[in-house]
Amino acid sequence: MAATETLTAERILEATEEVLRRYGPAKATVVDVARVLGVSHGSVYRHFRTKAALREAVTERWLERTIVALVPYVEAEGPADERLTGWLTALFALKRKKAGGDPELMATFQVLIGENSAVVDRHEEHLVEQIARILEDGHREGLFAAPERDVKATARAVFDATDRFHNPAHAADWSAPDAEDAFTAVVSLVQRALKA
Amino acid sequence: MAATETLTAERILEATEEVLRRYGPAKATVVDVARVLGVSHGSVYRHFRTKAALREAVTERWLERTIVALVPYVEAEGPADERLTGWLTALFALKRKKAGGDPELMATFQVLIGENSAVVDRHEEHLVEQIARILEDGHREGLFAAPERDVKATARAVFDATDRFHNPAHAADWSAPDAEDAFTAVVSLVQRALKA
DNA sequence: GCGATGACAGATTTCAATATCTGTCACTCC
DNA sequence: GGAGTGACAGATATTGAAATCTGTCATCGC
Repeated sequence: MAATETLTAERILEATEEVLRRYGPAKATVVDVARVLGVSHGSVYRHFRTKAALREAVTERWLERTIVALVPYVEAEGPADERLTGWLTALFALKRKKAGGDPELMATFQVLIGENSAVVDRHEEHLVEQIARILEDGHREGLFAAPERDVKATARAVFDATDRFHNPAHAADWSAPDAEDAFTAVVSLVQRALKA
Repeated sequence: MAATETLTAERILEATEEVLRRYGPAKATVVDVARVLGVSHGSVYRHFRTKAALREAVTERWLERTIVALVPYVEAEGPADERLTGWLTALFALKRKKAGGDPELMATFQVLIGENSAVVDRHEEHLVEQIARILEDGHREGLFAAPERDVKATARAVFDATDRFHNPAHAADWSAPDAEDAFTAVVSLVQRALKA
């Protein structure tokens, strides 16, 4: 179907996502992807060297979306402490919505994440950079104390301290009734630590 | 072997641990446990209603050991802030040693933990209580600021913020070269947040 | 010429038959 | 009398043969 369109990496990635969504990470095959696209599986291998590379690219695309969704919170108006809380809240809300809205898709995603730790490491770096930018502004505004070491290390500490509220490994805990309170408590702990 | 000794819950738990250690969580059976003890599997069911109950008891015992090992750090001499750092460091070191020393055993343990979230919840409660005790002392000593809500909530926030360094789900990260630095950074973040 | 194909070898997965395990209970034997 | 047994039914796991998948590449056809 739609065999008239040229076969691009982009179209293959979309089809792969659909197949992963439909069959899950264990049963999604390259043959399935090719079938969705109406081509032979050999054609898929023209764009991606291996099945692993294809899955990695999907993972990357997926994570990239989170980064993009958070940009507005990095560039928001207002004092840096509020922006930090806004950013952390947005990240938690985003992850929680995904996990709660489609638990199966989340499970699929978690498998992909487990397979591609290098991609995840780079993703975490990006998130830490977003925190660091807010922290720098806060320091400039006189809201946050000078970091003990460098801003990046502090940003990483903030990221690690809130890990329980964005790491998919903890997705199961996010539906607990006191998850919101626990999140608020950790954020206010972090805010007190940063305060000038 | 040693069939002369009476069959106690304690002996069954020890045998179960041995079987779990040797065969892993997937292949450890009640029949194996009975074989180690030199009894019929029916006898095991006299002490534990189900295989699940048996595994739960093993998990509980295992977690209890961590609590006991940490008591000296709760009751240590010295200022509360140092005691808190000591306690957190001890917990991280304990977990890291177990994870690094025998990864397979750790994987087994993680499966048990996944099966028995109620037991884990109670365990976390105990750990949070240990933190709360140190926090109370720190408040009395004038080292820690008055908690925004109750001490328990703050203790839980400290526990959550350091999650990445004691939750077995993150065991894989603990061997990274910068794990130690990341831990220190989060602990110093927490300390700044608590400071009076 | 170049993107697409499909047959192929070796690796992995599926499926159904077989074996083992879980949990029960009437029984044994001290 | 009560701890311990082992045969049993239903559930779960193992196994090996057959099917499918991955990745390659000589070939096709536009």
